[in-house]
Amino acid sequence: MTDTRQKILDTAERLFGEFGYSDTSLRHIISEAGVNLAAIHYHFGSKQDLLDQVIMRKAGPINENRLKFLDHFETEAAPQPAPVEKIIEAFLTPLLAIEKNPEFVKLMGRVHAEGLMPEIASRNFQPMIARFISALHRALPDLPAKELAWRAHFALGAMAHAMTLRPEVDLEAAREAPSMIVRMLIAFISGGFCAPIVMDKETEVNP
Amino acid sequence: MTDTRQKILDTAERLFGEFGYSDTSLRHIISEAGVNLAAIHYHFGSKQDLLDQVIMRKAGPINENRLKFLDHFETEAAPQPAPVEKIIEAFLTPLLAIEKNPEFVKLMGRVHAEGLMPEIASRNFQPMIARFISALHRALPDLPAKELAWRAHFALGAMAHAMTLRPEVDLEAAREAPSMIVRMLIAFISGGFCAPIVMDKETEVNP
DNA sequence: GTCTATACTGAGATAGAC
DNA sequence: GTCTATCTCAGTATAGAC
Repeated sequence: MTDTRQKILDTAERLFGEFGYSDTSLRHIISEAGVNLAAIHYHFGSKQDLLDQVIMRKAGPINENRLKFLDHFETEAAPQPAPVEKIIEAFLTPLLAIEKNPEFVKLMGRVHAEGLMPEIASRNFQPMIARFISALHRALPDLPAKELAWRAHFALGAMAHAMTLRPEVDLEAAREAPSMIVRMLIAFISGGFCAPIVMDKETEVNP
Repeated sequence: MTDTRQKILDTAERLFGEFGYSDTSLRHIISEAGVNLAAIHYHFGSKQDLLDQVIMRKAGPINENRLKFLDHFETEAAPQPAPVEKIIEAFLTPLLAIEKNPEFVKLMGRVHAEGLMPEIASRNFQPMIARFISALHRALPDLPAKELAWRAHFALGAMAHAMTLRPEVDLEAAREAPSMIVRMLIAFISGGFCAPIVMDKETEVNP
């Protein structure tokens, strides 16, 4: 029976999102899911592995959508490369379309904020990330590959931080107009990618 | 005697930076500092409060330097407002001048990555942050205050993420040329702040 | 194969003697 | 101020019932 497994995954996703990873005990999860403590370790091995599987269950479809959007924008712009703003939009929209999955965005924000984005997830995301990097490389042919990599790193940080809605920045408005935040984030990150080049061209290494 | 207190602070700073907050037990700290477990709770109250004080001890001078740099750039540009790049540079350089305090940067990166930037620290940073926000407001008079606040939020995320050096982006080069990373980060964040405006002007609220 | 009951180790916190 | 002893709760491991 996979019913127990399912209940654990659903409850864990909800509680991890609500209270964060480290502030959610396994005993809390089992009490709400109505299962036994050892069942978690039987099905998932450890608390960390449970988190991995909670994330992976939802991340697959999101990453597929990201690539679909990217393909769409690239064919739309062909034979020109897709513009930077569209590439960023393709990356952000499938995750941050908050009306569809607010629970999961909250969870991902928490996971990022707690520095838990696990190696397993990181590995599974790698092919998708590589696709976006090469799209950006075509859109910004003069930007050295290394500086592009660093800017992608900065951009991920901005995105992760944006997902953890902080009270300083008008939480109420955020709830009213999530799409506004996404648009502002797209503008900010695109501006960052299009900034003047700092690094010497010579340092470049082709992918 | 404040010797015990001092030894605890020094050891905690080193171990928190090396292993992270949650992976550093109080028992590890006391064994290296040569003090008793209860001494930590006597002097600091809790593990979280210990972290707060470790951060606050070093953050004060850094924030003073930030304001000094900002003043310098503003008088230099007067009567024009200081340019965005200089404002960002004034904010980042005092912390990220890695040659001077690599231990503390590592700690701050860890703290950010673990989502622990405590409310106490956040409160103590508030006046300094407000100074920078108003400087940015003068440099970007057309940008609505709310969008400026969000962009500052995004920028902090990029900075925090940049402090957690990840292996994906050429760790070796990072160690050789930390100032290069700072310059790239300044360019990225400045580009983000100077991006086209998204939000309606009407939503603005004056500080 | 699936699940329950229970025990083990190590964490942060606290009370009270000195 | 400091130390010992102890408490509660966490994640984990295992033995054995169905």
